[in-house]
Amino acid sequence: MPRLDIHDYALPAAALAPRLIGCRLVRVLSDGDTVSGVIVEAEAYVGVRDRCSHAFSGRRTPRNESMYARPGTAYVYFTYGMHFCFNVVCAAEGDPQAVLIRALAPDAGLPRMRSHRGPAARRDVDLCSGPGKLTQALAIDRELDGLDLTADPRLWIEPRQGRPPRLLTSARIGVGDASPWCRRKLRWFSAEHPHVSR
DNA sequence: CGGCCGATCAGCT
DNA sequence: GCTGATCGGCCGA
Repeated sequence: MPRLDIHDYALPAAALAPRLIGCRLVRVLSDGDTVSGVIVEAEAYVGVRDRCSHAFSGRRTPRNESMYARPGTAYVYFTYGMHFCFNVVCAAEGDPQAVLIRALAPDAGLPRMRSHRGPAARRDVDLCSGPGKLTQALAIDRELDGLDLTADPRLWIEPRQGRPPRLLTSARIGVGDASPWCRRKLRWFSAEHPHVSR
């Protein structure tokens, strides 16, 4: 199965996010085992004007440096003292846009995901139904920050197979509501799989 | 250098 | 629905 390449990623975040729904995120673990899931929810962080983005107003630090890298770079950050979140960097190098992957429908390596997630994930639907849950299930942490999704053997995204899924949109989750930016509909999710927000 | 807070989650009410 | 866990990053003094 091919993987998405740099041309696929060289789109504005608000164009890429809906296209990623239905694609498959594949992770090869350090012992060679594979875990994967189909992307069912994603959010766009659309650049330096986006008040909700880590790169708002051109902010650039060691933490978010990957946002300024080539399209197809992974941006993984640590938050709330205990969780990692995985983003796909897009648009153009130097233009810090990214898509946050928020949920997956698990499709391979479910027992392994369960062992990573622990007893909290009782049902399969709970394994990857949130940005912090899916990084835990797929063992994605800061060590993978900055990797090249178009070439790295540990992590990549495969194109959608079959018809485009029916999509719904909403405001982004967890960004507060202080500015109009926070209310923009920059979250997309599969209508068949609306299982992330509580 | 101190203090605040976060692109979250789980467990309890 | 509410809240505690838990800690790195960031900003202001």
